[in-house]
Amino acid sequence: MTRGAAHKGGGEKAVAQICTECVVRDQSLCGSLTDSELTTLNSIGRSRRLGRGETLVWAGDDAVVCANLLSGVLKLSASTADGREQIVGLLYPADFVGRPFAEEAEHSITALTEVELCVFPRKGFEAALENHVHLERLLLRRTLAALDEARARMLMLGRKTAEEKVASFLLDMADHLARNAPPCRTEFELPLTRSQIADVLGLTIETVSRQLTKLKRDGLIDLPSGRQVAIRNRVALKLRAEAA
Amino acid sequence: MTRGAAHKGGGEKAVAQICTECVVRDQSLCGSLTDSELTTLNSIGRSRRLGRGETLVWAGDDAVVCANLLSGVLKLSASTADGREQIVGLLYPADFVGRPFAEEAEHSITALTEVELCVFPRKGFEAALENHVHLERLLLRRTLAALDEARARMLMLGRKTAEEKVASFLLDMADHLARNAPPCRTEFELPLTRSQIADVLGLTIETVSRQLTKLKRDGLIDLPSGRQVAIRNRVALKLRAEAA
DNA sequence: CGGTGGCTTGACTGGTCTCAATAGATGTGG
DNA sequence: CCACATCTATTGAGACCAGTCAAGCCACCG
Repeated sequence: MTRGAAHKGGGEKAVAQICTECVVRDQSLCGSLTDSELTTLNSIGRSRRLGRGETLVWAGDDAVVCANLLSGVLKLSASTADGREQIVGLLYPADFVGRPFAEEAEHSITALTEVELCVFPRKGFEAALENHVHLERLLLRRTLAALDEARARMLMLGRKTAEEKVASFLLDMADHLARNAPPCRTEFELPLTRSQIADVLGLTIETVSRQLTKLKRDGLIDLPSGRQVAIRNRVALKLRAEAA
Repeated sequence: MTRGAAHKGGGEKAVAQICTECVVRDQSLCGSLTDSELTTLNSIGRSRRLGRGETLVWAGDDAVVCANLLSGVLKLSASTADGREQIVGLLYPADFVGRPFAEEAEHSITALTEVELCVFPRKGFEAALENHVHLERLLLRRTLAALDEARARMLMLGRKTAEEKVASFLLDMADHLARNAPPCRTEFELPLTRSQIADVLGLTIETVSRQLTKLKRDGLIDLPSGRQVAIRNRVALKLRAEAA
């Protein structure tokens, strides 16, 4: 590595030619870039790690960075003035992180697990967008998809019952985690605490807990230990998730 | 008008050079296009009207069109399998309508008032996006903004009480309608029925009605007649809307 | 007129929240 | 190893907010 060597305390290091060994390169924004485009990003990107619970951006702060998520799970959250929190999005490996063209961050971005990121200064990333049509095009596709997802979540928040919310949450989570795990895993470890699940679903921690034990009592899932979940009857679980 | 003349029953007509007299040209996507870009859109755009209650696109249908909204208000809605509905977005004049790059529509698009649109075939619009970087750039900005708004609405749906929901809805509505009306109007006509307001807020029609009469009883608003609303005490109303 | 659709209001139900106690899990230090 | 603190999760009892069901009002219209 020619310009390698970590030079900031916070676990940053030059990405350099590292893209070639990037785990999520094919699925991430970078996936279909030309060499010249990749070089641009390459030169401004830095790898960074966050521990569970660490926050990359606080809502209201200057939005300084964008990033690609390499591994781990991030939450995007908003809060009311009196402290009620709502998780407005979950980000998984290969997802794009951040909000180009906004001076101020609307949401906090926090690590739910150990996380690896490929971070770009926002201004630099915006410049790359301007200069590389292809990159902009890909980001537009992703943003449109994220918008669809956000709206699907609005239907869930506004119209689903607690049981439906918890059931669909489990199915969602299984899908996302299965993507990077051995195929067809129906057993996985939740990256969220009960309280965070509650913040995703617009419920309280107690209601989440009760719905989970109910699903377990009914034999649809198993809860071997705190964070472990095993889906026993996917079809029935889908039925309880209702909705489209 | 050289190629003017309506030629489809459904209220469509050639847009032709009409852009020059477009009411929302400055605020819409078209606002900062070059002449050449405008000409491209111009040649594929057609003006179209919808009556209150008419639906432009049904969820699940092929997504055939995109459009700019010239006047009126549209709702974007999603439904559960058993018919519960959630309005996931409201569109106002100058807003962009539709979902490029998706074969199938995720949401229904329905007119809440009389509506005028400048409609483009989706494929043609996508081609214009590919050929005109500038247009793509503007759409990206708008989509990012729409995503922020969707997420703000998630906080509302998941964490606000009925009173907070109704209060913030009224403030939102006042802002949007004031934009195109005489300055500082605190009195306006709701483009939505109670039942539609309920669908926006994730409530029932009865709860919306009760919250409205409560706000009236407390002197924060007035309800001269069904759809008319007058904000009497904006500050107090903002307090009830809580949240950030 | 009676019918229809939108809106309000009341009485009641019930799902979710609140408050509180208990049980596990994890880690620290003696 | 155990005692202890801390954090997370479960469970129960009761309260309350919002939903459900039902009746009635009003404006509009054939």
